[in-house]
Order: sequence, then structure tokens, then C-alpha cells
Amino acid sequence: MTEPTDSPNRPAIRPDRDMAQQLRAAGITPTQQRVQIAEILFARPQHLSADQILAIVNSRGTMASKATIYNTLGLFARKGLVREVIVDPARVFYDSNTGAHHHFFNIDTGELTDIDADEVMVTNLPELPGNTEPAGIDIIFRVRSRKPHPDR
Amino acid sequence: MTEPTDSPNRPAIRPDRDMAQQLRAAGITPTQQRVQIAEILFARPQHLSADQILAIVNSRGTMASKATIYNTLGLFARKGLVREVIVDPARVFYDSNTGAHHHFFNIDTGELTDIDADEVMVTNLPELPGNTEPAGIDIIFRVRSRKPHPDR
DNA sequence: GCATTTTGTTAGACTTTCTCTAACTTGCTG
DNA sequence: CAGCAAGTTAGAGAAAGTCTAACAAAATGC
Repeated sequence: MTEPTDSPNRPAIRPDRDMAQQLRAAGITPTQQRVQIAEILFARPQHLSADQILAIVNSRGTMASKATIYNTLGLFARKGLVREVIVDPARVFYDSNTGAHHHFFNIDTGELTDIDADEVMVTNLPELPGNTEPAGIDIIFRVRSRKPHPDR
Repeated sequence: MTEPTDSPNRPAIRPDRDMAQQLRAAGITPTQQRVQIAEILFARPQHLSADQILAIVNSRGTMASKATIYNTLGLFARKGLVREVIVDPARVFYDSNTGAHHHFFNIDTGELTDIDADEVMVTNLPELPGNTEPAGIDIIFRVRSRKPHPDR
């Protein structure tokens, strides 16, 4: 469960509704690029990196620069439409599922899998450090493929 | 609680004992550089980045290259002497406390604070994906300093 | 102990991911 | 439709970490 930085509990974006309208409802001016990126992200629940999104946009013959991808993903994350999942330095995934859930991360293959929040219970929320407010929890269960790699 | 990739439950490294000997006991050949880095890391429980360790080593007038810092930290992590904590892309911390605990990460200040494992209960460990074995859990409670920043 | 082989270290080039900048475009707003 | 704010762009730049090839140190065998 991660509370977004902005706008508490917005309904999830749906692929089958007018995207421009949904963006507007989320307080985001729907430019061509943003709609395009949103359509990719929300086509189904998935984890995509900025790089992958850029590649998909380009493969469609449409246009969006690297900077726009990053700006847009950052904006979406601030607005709570997607969730940043950090599993590996130098690789942030944007999770189109902002519902309560956690992740398995396979450190060998780089695969990221959802865990439904119901399957994990975190109790006893600790006291926050002075003068801070919650911004989210990330629980990542790191796993590795069997037969671990050698160890030098 | 993170199980190390190697060697299940090794006693924590202590700053007040012979470091070379302790490294050897952990299955690590104690070179000059490794001892130096270990002494910095285990002086007290703390979170240091590779960069910080490099800076400390250099400030002491001793020598260790960037590559050695990374090699050594990777080795220590594989051997379970330290724990990698990923809170921010492009910033991995090495935690000299490998005991059961989690973290607060202040996304505004970059501060990392320990949470004792007793304060958080995770129950219902989910079923692992096929043919994988556990490599550790990271629970990071992201917090932000009060009065959130503006939003473009 | 000396030679051999293995392991570790080094500087610096390289890679990857992300950010910044300055110019340009788009599109509200009155 | 003029003016202005917001968005996009290409490409340079920054930051963190990896790789490589040469050299150094250490373990191993005899």
C-alpha cells in the first residue's frame, strides 16, 4: 500500500474509457504525448521502465522524447496514477497498478511479480520519525532462481 | 529480515576485534583494502554509500580504487556481512547492520533510519514464484518532511 | 623458499539511466 | 488573434556503477 504523493484516493485509470478525460479528471492536461503514454501504461496492469515505454512509443511511429517520457512518468507518479517501484539501482519500474500490493523481485532474471496485499500482513506500524508524514510503503521480497550462481 | 545470499547466520562483525581474522572467518581473504573498508563500515552501525566509503578511504590517505570499493561491497553483501538497501535509484546504501530490521527513508532529505524488526510484523509470507528461493525482504517506509513540496 | 597459478587491485574508459538546458511549439485566455 | 504559460524537443551533461587489460600480491605445490 503506497499513498501517492498527491490526491489521496483517485479511481484507477481504465483502458476502456476516454483517456484524455480521465487525465483531466486527475488534474493533468491531456497532451498528445501524455495520452499516448497513458494508453501504453494502462492497457493492462503491468510494470514498465521508462526505457520500455520510450521503445513502445517509438515503435508505434509516434513521437515522444526521452525527456517527455521522464517528465510524464514523474507527473503521473506525483499525481498517484502510477507507482514507482525501485528494485534495482539504475532501474525504476512504473507500476500501473496503484492498488495495495507488494512485489517479488527475481534478482537473477529481473522479473517483477505482484503480491496481493491480502497475502501479506504488516502490523504494528512503527512510529514515524519526527515531523514527517507517510509517503508509502514498499515491501519487496527478493528471490533468486534455484541453483545460486558461483561466488568467486 | 534479509537472508544473505551466502552463509546463513554469521555473527555480526565487531569493530573491537581483529578485522583480518573476522574476515577470514567469513570466508574472505583479508587484503589490506578489504580490512580498511571493513573497519570503516563496521566502526558502528550505519548506512554508507559506495561513494562515501571511497571518500573516507581517500581522506585517510590510504588507497583503494573505485572498482575495489564496489568489488568489496559486493563481496561483503554476498557473504552477508552487509546488506544492500535500495531506496532510490542511483543510490544504494550498504547497511552494516544485518540484523532483522527495516527502514524509514525520507524522500525529501535522503535520510535513512532503522526500524527494529520487532516493531513491524509481517505475517502470511506469500508463496514464492515457481522454482525460486528467498533472498531477502526489504520493507521501506517512505516518509516526507511535513509541508509537501509544490507540484509544478 | 622459489616458481607457478590464482586472486586481487588499479586507472580510466565505458555504459546506463536519468536530468538539465535552451530553443521551439502548442494551445489556453482574454 | 496576440500574448503568455505550459509542454516538448534534441542533445549535452551528470551520477552511479561496470568492465578491461595490465600489474601486484598471495596462496599453492613442490
